[in-house]
Amino acid sequence: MKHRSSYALSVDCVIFGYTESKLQVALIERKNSPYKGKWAIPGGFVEGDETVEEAAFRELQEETGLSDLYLQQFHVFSEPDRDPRGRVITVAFFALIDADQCELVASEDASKAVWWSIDDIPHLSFDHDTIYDDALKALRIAIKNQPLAFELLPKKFTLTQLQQLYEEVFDLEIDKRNFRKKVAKMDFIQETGTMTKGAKHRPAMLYSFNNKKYAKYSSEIML
Amino acid sequence: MKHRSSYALSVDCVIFGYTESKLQVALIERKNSPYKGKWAIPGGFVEGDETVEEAAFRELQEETGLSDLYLQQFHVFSEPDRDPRGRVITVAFFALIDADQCELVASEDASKAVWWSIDDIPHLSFDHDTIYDDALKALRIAIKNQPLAFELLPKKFTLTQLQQLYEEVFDLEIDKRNFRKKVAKMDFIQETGTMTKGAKHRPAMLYSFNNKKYAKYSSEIML
DNA sequence: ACAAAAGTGTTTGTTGTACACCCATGC
DNA sequence: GCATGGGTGTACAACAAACACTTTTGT
Repeated sequence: MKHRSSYALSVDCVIFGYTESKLQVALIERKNSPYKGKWAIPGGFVEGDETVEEAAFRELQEETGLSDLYLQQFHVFSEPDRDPRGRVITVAFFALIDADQCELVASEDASKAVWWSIDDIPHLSFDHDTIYDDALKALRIAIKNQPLAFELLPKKFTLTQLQQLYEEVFDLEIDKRNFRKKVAKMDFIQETGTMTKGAKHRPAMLYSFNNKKYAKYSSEIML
Repeated sequence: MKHRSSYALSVDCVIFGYTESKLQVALIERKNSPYKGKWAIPGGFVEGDETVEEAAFRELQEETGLSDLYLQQFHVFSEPDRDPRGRVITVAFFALIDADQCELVASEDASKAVWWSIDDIPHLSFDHDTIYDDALKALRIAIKNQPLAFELLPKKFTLTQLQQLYEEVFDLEIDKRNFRKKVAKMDFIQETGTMTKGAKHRPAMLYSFNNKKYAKYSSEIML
């Protein structure tokens, strides 16, 4: 290949988790300079022959211990001065997980890794404020076009959990009865027959998302 | 900076143009190997300190002569074997222009550059078949969420042109009266007072898109 | 018995869909 | 006068929005 510019490539992952009826984001506290001791989005460099998706999965496994999570790239950030160490182009991803099923682990370059409520995100290192804002916009668009809400919930969930997730992501209030009427028409969201136990109120029916029925349904409406 | 993998970075632009009531894509015939004489999406390498957006604009200006066009990145393709010359990571963009206002120019590495109807795209070089498919999907999602149709039309356009554009992009048929009823409610699409001339049928009112009114309107519905 | 969340229908307004004819122009 | 696309309204169905009370459980 001819003489040609080449670049360091990184991936940054905005990890959205859902727990206690709150949408949260995984942030790390940086162990090393630059921005030592400051908050940042977890990420790392692409290495060797891996794709950007493989690099992002690798980072996510280090961070969360999980291998089964939803990951979607949404933007490339390539401002020449975005990293004080030199020219680094980053591919930003967002990931979705049920935060209750994972413990965050501070990986190599982090002294802490914690869940942070989206109402209350601190100022972040590098251009990560922008990356986070764009991630939330991308999540909102994606969740309208694909059945991604279920990636944030346990496999069995109550309708109230599902409703509160939508309210949280889109920052609005939804009428319970109207919401349930709508869900009832979606036959890819189905009763499991089991119910919640031990709450200090009436037990709730647990539902699950049926991907096969959804695939059939969505291919029908597209044609 | 430590020893670390670095990569050649390119941009590929799926340029959508609209002319004669048809959505088209600009393709080049490659002048050099690999894929010499085959069709491909125009693109080029990112150089020096430019952002990927700047690189894409540079390529588009070489290709179309235009500087005022809409450009949006939509995906990074990073399979290690996607380019037989070596490891090249590419950031894919789609661009929107009124094809009647530009003449395609075959740039450096192309022997031809032509508009090609989207009904009839040939097999493309590299992984460009995939890039093109994803571009069309990204265009459909984007055009539902932003007022991008107007980027493909002349500044003054008839409602029939606007309607046919939607029909073309989404591959469906729309009822003329219902479409016009809907447009009438959008006060950011406004009559210009001038009409088409010289057609061998009744003249049509020309409309224009008012970005200021749209901004006001869209900020209201978001809140 | 009280607190806390689960569950359930009806009415009203808004939006979408289906559908057919006359009009202005060029040739 | 004929071919071509421009322009218009109404009736019905589907969907969205507003709204309050009873049920089941734990303490």
